[in-house]
Amino acid sequence: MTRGERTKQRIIDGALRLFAERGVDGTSIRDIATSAMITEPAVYRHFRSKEDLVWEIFWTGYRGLGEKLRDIQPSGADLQARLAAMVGTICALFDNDEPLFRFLLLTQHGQLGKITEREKSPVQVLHDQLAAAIAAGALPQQDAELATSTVFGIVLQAATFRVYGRLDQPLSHYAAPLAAACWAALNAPGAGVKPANPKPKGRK
Amino acid sequence: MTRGERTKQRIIDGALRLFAERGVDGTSIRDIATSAMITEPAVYRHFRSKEDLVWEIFWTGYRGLGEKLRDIQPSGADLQARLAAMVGTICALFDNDEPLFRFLLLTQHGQLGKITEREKSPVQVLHDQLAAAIAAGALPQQDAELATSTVFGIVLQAATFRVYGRLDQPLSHYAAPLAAACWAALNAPGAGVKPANPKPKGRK
Amino acid sequence: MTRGERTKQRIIDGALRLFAERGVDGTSIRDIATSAMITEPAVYRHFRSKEDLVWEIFWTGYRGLGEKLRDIQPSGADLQARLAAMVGTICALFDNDEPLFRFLLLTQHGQLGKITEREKSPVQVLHDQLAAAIAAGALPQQDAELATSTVFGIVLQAATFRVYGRLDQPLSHYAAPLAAACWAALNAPGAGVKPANPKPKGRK
Amino acid sequence: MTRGERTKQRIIDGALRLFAERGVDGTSIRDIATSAMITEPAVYRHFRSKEDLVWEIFWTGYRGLGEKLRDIQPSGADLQARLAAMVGTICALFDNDEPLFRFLLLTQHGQLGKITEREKSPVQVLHDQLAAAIAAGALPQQDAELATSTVFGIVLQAATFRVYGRLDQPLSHYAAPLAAACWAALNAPGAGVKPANPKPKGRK
DNA sequence: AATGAATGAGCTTTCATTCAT
DNA sequence: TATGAATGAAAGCTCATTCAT
Repeated sequence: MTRGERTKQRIIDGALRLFAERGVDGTSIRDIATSAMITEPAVYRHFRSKEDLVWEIFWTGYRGLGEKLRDIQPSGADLQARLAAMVGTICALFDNDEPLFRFLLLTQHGQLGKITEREKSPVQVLHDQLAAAIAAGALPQQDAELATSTVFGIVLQAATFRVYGRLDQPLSHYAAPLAAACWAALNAPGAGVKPANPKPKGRK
Repeated sequence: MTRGERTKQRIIDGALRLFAERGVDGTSIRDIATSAMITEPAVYRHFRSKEDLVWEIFWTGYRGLGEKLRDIQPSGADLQARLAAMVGTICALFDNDEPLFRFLLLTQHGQLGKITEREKSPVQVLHDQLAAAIAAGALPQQDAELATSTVFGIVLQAATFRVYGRLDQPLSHYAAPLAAACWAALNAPGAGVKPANPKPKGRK
Repeated sequence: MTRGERTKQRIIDGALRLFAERGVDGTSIRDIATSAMITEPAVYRHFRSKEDLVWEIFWTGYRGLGEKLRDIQPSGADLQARLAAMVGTICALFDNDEPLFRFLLLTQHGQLGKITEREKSPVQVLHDQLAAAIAAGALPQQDAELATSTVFGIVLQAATFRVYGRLDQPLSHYAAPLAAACWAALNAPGAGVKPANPKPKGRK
Repeated sequence: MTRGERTKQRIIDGALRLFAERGVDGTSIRDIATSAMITEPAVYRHFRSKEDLVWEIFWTGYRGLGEKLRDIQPSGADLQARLAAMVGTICALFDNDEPLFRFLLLTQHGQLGKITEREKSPVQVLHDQLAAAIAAGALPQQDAELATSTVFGIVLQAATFRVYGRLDQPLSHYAAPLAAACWAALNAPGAGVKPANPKPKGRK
């Protein structure tokens, strides 16, 4: 690892911590530079602009999580087990790198709208697996988007509760009941949506 | 409604719209003043500071939602029905006032940490009802905080998907399946958490 | 004159003086603010941006000079006399407001390219008069642009020499010989250009 | 030509082009380095500072033009012919190297004030010849400085018009009429200035 | 001879806020 | 009640320049 690479890593680590604490807008380049023990202009040696910095950190981590999820039990295995593994992976990310987790998954910043390689996002990875399971009859007929939303919601909200102190254990501690809740929700009777428009949602 | 009150309402409406579009930090007092068709100092006639303005808008809406949830079937009625009504209420808020919803429930700003009258928050209202149901045996033994998190997560993530275009119907369209998913998750076998520390979570 | 107008005038005066001394790029908003005895942001109450400030000062003065030149002997009078009056007017501007003169006519900044109402520029005003005189036979056949250039060059270069100390009298002191030189140059035998391309220059 | 010399030449060429486009202040060392396909610090291998670079480029070119003018018909020959040759030389410089010409003669930067070997400057070369001619009676009595100014003004303003698109031929195309205008202006009746102060200009 | 990394100073501009009117 | 004018602080970013390699 060269000196430059080490500096860049310090910038990223510091930025993530600050983003978690104060949000992206509340964090100045000066703050980031100080946290990396360099001066402001030195940040610009490694990132073209603040926007670039935010995007690069976001996309690297977001895509990385997507890949991690995709690599879980490359299909074949039992769906419920795979789902539990995914929930466990997400919980572990929270416990191992809370700033990164908060930045990627909890904070609303404009990054989601910038994604072009949609298929690499964790959301899409989960969606594709659920859609396949629904099509294969491994899950009841339902809107795959809504199913994806439910799984993510259950896990992410637990993380949020953890951040705000409503849950006090490491998130992994709750992984099993969270996975159970997800599985139950996906298999709930009445989970199907009545399509409201001619182009039915569930079979698009 | 006096002139001053009308002006104040214009400020609030404009602020909410801008907060939803650009976030709180991304919205300047000048933006808000312009959207209310007044000058900057005039905003300070109605709010002591930007922080005050944000807090007042937040707390009014947040507490309001809490009250609305509390007023649903003042207990007694069947829990599943009450839960469905709550989900419906939240979905309706999204459909009727998306900017307010996004500001109250989706955007991470520092307001949650400022709440002192915790019992008026929607989260707490739901939590208390679920805790009571668990104590009464109407729901399986489980961590009430986790149960609360799950219900909120399921609904809020659907709203988020709606905002980002992954769901394309009004949120109310999904109210029934969302409620079904919540109910199933709350009754999932294996939803209980093994307490990790001597002071068990559920009875704190 | 309101307070705001007085402040704006102080900004303009200070800016012109500084532009003459250090050039536009060499003058910071801070310099301008200091010279007007206000703070930097106050400058932005009166001008949208530095670019705007430069353009507004430039165009006001440039167009003003154009109008002054146009108003000289609204035609009819003897051309030589009119030309002498114009030269005198330009010399007087230099003597009365050297910073403005230098900014408008000597410094190369990108403003000339921004002009849209070309007919109001001093150059165009002079050009139109000379073109008319050439067409009317009051001057020998020649390229009107070149004739305009010659007159301006003779006067502006004298101003430049004055600025650099090669001439030591007020410019008006040289007005008569400058006007004589202009007149002689316009009537020089051999002033006509042989057109180089099919579309002859002189009769366009 | 060594590698170092080639690099230096690339720096100079690139710098001149950029100075013509954006001015000296608007051109950064980084711009120059990029245009010469090297890094910023490499520029400092060849020039001590930006100021040095600007001055060296300026003075080399400026003195070079002065020498070229001096070498024209080392006196003796007919003045009108010599003047025409000078005008032709200046026009040719414009056509052959517009960036250099603009930098040396049209752009106002602070270099003129730094000249110490005044006698090598083109202006002084022309001045000395005209002063001699006036003293010898080859031209009517007049202020030699003003005469110099007039000749330069006629040529430089034509170049300026060319730059701004008011003239559309190569400058050499206009060399003959420009020389004719200069000659006429120098011989204009009434070109003499009445000295305003006890120490008359012409004999200082 | 040239580079990657860094710096101190300074840039234009925006912010939340205040005050006299 | 609202405005025009102003401010102190700080933002993102670029500059000329240096230094270890």
